[in-house]
Amino acid sequence: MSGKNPGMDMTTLSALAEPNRRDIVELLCGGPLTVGEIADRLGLRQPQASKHLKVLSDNGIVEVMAEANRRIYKLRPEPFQALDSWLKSFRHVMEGRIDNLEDYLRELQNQKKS
Amino acid sequence: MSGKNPGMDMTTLSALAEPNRRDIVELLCGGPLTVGEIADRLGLRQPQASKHLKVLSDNGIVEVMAEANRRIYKLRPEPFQALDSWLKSFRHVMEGRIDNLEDYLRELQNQKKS
DNA sequence: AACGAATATTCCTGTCAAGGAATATTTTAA
DNA sequence: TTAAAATATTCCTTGACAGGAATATTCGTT
Repeated sequence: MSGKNPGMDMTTLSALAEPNRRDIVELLCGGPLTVGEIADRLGLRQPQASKHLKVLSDNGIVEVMAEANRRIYKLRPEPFQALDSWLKSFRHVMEGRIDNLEDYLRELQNQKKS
Repeated sequence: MSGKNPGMDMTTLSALAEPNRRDIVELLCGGPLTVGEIADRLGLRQPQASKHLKVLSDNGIVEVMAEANRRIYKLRPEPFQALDSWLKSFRHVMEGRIDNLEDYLRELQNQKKS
């Protein structure tokens, strides 16, 4: 159980941790957009938009499609599926599992006596 | 649809973006642990373990319980539920939705003529 | 009260990432 | 071929953050 989620690239979290990138991702949720539109709607300068999109692209979160002058970016499903799969590891925690806290306390007591 | 996920504190992602903190979280998945054990099992120095745990605690990802000399940390379900809920916003993307790319291209064409 | 174990905190330093501004690149149109 | 639009890239500066080392704090034990 060393690599619990082989398909889950953990850098996905880092990429999504940046607020502007999260905004971009949520915006792209509504469908593919060009760099210019993304920058406009989010109040970003074009270079920063490009930079953030590059990070997202490097992480496989978005993909590009060249259309003449423009670059159309859109979301890729895989990272979100992987993230969802990773989250499932915590499902038993989320379900309010009765944790074995008392067992653990007993453990601590035993250690003390050794 | 301004605040898409009111319960979702987005700083959760930042907290989980750090590798050691992710390790801590996955370790705590197996049940509550003291600082010392966390540090031991992950090969961290105690101060760094404490610091990371503080970040996780500030973000509501873990909670502490004082037991004599030790502090027992354990996961809190809420952030994971919120994260899961946020991910659901992307479910249609994750399902490999047929995006309206052609519609968008048509839009771009129309703009060009105006 | 004093000591030791477990944990938290502080200070310092280096690294890295994000924004700003300018510029390079690519493509279309004239 | 030149100009203009759309996008990418570079350089620079600054702020945030993680680790290291030392120290403070808290609690039980004797």
